[in-house]
Amino acid sequence: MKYHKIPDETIRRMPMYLRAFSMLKTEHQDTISSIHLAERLHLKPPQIRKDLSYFGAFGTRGIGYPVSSTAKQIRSILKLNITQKAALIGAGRLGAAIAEYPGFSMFGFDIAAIFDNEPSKIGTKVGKNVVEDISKISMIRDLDIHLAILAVPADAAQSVVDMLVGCHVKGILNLSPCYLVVPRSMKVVTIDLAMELGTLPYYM
Amino acid sequence: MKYHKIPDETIRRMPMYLRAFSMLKTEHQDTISSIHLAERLHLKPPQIRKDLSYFGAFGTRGIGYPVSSTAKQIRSILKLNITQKAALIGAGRLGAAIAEYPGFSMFGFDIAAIFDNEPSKIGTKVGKNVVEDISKISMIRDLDIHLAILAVPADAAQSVVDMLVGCHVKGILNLSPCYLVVPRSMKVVTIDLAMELGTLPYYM
DNA sequence: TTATGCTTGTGAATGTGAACACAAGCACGA
DNA sequence: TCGTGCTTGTGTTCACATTCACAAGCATAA
Ligand SMILES: NC(=O)c1ccc[n+]([C@@H]2O[C@H](COP(=O)([O-])OP(=O)(O)OC[C@H]3O[C@@H](n4cnc5c(N)ncnc54)[C@H](O)[C@@H]3O)[C@@H](O)[C@H]2O)c1
Ligand SMILES: NC(=O)c1ccc[n+]([C@@H]2O[C@H](COP(=O)([O-])OP(=O)(O)OC[C@H]3O[C@@H](n4cnc5c(N)ncnc54)[C@H](O)[C@@H]3O)[C@@H](O)[C@H]2O)c1
Repeated sequence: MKYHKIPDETIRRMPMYLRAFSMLKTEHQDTISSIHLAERLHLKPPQIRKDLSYFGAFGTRGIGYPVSSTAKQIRSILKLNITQKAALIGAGRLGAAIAEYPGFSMFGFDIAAIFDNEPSKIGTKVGKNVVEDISKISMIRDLDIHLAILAVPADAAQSVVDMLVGCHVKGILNLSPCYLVVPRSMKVVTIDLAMELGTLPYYM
Repeated sequence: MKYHKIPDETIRRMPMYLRAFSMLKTEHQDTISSIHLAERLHLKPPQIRKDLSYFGAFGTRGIGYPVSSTAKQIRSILKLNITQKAALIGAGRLGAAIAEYPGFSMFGFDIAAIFDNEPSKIGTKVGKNVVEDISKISMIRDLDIHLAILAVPADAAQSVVDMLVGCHVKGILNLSPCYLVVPRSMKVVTIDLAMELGTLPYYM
């Protein structure tokens, strides 16, 4: 096959497939067809088949996809087969919720360090980590962390990002309602909850 | 003009424009061109012009868009010109962060009720609200609330949604990693933070 | 060994959204 | 009053994503 470029939208759906296959595994189902998977995920079957086919032929014709080995393949495509360490910047309300959320580990994420600039927070324990002073941010480089979750106020976000660039961070999940300037080598995903909520009244 | 259908992607960007225009207003700028707005938002100018033009001709040629009146127009398009009441279901870690977050009010949202099923939480104050027992969920209908923010565990989400349908809720912001079955009249936006984070390692 | 039924993998077609390029047109100054 | 410069609004083109439709092909059973 000669797939030149894998659509971004396909990448966005891959973690969704990974979660679905993981759940199927705990349900002791050892095979799933694109039809049944599509029902679970509210997608169309050809979408799933095409998405997976960008990375190889994982299924068996007449049967479907083998749950266990396909899960392993997706995990390895997404580089989630190895534990991915992430740093959390901002131990506020949202930051604390994230630090204490067990759901990241099912994707193989490990929140390995937390930073804040509020003296009263530094040294306290949030989740399993002790909050470090933001001035120690170069720990991120020393600990070989390449992902960051940004939960600081919007007006502090860009200055933190500039520091993260120096720490060799490659990917940022940004929860502040703002647009970050980063080098091309860095990938940013911004989620603005208020903005998402803002679309809903339009439809009613 | 004969615009038959307004793209969903345009609707998704409208709250972004609203926030930008609101900020410009506090900066006492009374006019902005699509070029400068595009720089701020990391979009291309024609995108902004086309998006806004779906709803009318708000700008002045040679000058740009009048900040104050365009903000008002967008607010009214999104139905954010009137206070939108929302109910929060699930006063856990994420729910509490949301309840205490002041950023929703700039869009005109008001979290008017909070529900949980954990006895120890019922009656306590979270943000400005007292947590109500989930069995009182019909309050939502009585208070004329049409929006809900769902921050309960994934396995409880569908059962809560079924109740919300009976309360005449029209829109849901779902933070659980699951796919909700709702009547066609209801709009759901699901945000799965772990899934978004899950895409990042792929790009590095 | 061969027929049967089902599901995959994939080129081609369709649909949707982004970007371009330029005519239209307002403001401002001469 | 008229020309100049700048930016909007939009028909059209282009790029990307989804869906279709079917040949390819494995498993199972006769
Ligand atoms: N809480 C929500 O529901 C919610 C919803 C949508 C968006 N957000 C966004 O998420 C971000 C965090 O929200 P929150 O509610 O947790 O706010 P918060 O104020 O509770 O927490 C922010 C934390 O960041 C720390 N901080 C500030 N500047 C810093 C810096 N330069 N370096 C390191 N740490 C710094 C603060 O000390 C604080 O602990 C904000 O940008 C907010 O707009 C939050
Ligand atoms: N915390 C995070 O960072 C995070 C990240 C991604 C997704 N999520 C998702 O958000 C949701 C909430 O997460 P959380 O961290 O706040 O969990 P949490 O356990 O802290 O809070 C959940 C709350 O919901 C309440 N609840 C449970 N069943 C209920 C029911 N039937 N009716 C009413 N209330 C009920 C619980 O009593 C609890 O207070 C979960 O689905 C989680 O997967 C959370």
